[in-house]
Amino acid sequence: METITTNKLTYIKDLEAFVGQKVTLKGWLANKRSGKGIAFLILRDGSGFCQCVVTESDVDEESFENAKSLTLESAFEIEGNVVRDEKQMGGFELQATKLRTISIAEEYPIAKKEHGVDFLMDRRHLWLRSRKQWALSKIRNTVIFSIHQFFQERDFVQMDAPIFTGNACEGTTTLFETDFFGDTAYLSQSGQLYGEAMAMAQGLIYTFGPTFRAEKSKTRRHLAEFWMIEPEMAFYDLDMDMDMIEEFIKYVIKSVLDKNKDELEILERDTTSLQKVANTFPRLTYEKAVRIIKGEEDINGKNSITTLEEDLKEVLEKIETTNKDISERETRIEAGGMKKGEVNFNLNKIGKLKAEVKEFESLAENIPQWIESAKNFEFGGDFGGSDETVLTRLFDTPVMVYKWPAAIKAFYMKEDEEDPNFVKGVDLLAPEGFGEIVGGGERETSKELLVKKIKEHDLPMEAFEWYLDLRRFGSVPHAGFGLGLERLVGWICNIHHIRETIPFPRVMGRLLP
RNA sequence: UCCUCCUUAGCUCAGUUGGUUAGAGCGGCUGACUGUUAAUCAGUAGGUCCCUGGUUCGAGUCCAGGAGGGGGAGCCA
Repeated sequence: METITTNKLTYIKDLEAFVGQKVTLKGWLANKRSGKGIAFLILRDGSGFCQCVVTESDVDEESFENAKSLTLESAFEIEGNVVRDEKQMGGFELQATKLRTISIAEEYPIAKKEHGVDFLMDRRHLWLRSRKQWALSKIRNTVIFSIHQFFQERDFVQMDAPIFTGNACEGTTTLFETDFFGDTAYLSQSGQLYGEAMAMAQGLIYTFGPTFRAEKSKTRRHLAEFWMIEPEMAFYDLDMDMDMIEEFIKYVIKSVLDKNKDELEILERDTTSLQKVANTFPRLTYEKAVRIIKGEEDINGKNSITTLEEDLKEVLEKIETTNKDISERETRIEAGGMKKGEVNFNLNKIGKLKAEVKEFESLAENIPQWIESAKNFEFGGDFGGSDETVLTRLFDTPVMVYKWPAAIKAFYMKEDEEDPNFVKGVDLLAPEGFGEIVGGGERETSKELLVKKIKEHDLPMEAFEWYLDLRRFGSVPHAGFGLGLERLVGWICNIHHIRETIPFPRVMGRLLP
């Protein structure tokens, strides 16, 4: 097959520099519309999307035949002139002069239509090509890059914790078991303890690696395999740790706002809430947070319980108006006299509205339960998903909750000087119902206290001898935290299902693709 | 492990108190159309109603059991 000879490949993202010039693009057909003597091809090349116009009178016969025969996701190369067109996403269009087919795709399973999640997850390897998934991947990349940038600018050393570990280190969660030359090894649930060892060598370190949890969780915020970033800082206390968390989150969000305007637009992300991250994050003690959740204390003039009750009323109203809208459209279709296109439009709209009603209805069912659970929250317990929502609903920035009951936190958290029932841990809760994205705190420095807590938690002492060495040899105050990459990306992109934030999610029942 | 919802065409779904030959839109294919933005318009093909058993003159619809999936609880990033 004849190809277009070219010395240099141009990418869609760079088209601005080529306005008025002839370029060659290579990519895949994302969508096609055609009329007599004209075809509109939406080309995607990985760097972006671009409409290419192939007009019969402007190209050779073979090129036009090629354009007509392209199926969805066929690969081709196209030569043409770059023109500015404000109507296009990205602002440019290619007016083709030549088109050569690279490969013709079989019938593509992902249609220009809504699909169910299971169908899409079975075809995740193809779904990644779709516009939203493409935008998500670009933003995930920005997040990863700016995380490295943030720590590298501050002279942190990236060091890696092992993935195979010999003990179920924190003893709290279910881990994946695997055979390690005859010994039982577990897949790491956290690089935390190793991070501390590395911080005692380098001062400031961070790990960036995969983490595994074997809990049989089937919720939209859990993965069995996810990526975690865990900085650890020698000579840092809890306050310095919280300062670092806040500065870090602000930095990453700003990078995305600066670099990914188009991608956020594709995702229809309202960025005003992201911009509010520039404000100071409230820092609440666990005790105060509990009072707020239970509605015993107002915050910013808002009460948790009455706010939820208002939310419920609003949701019920939305259900009513949406249902009314649906029946009005149905009546108009039944009345007849409507053009077919208009009927289709209304049928599709009705489908969407019905899905919305279902969402609202499950909310309407959940909110009363949230209210009950918030009212009856028992001091000393951990926050459930709904409690986090109830609390963060009252703020428009992420919220830090610190000074947690010792009983519900890991053994290595530093005991509070004022009250040994509490530890100097901190959680960062993202707004808009995204929940906990960071967990961290100051670490216990006293060897004696650690020994006591390891016993209390019923953990095997011999597995922690090396860890206790860190207290035997030059113990210093230190702190750190763990950030869940996928949860952060989910919040930034306003994607409520975490499985879309990682290329190939591993959740219960999903090993392929 | 528990609670809850779902399974009908390639996809998204409708299918009334159980009743003849199971429907729509999208996608596919054929054709029309010179600027489309999920293009539009006409035509056309496409079904193991998740599986097993039961009730019934008759089951996509009712009952029992099973399988698969969604959402949530617990646990957490």
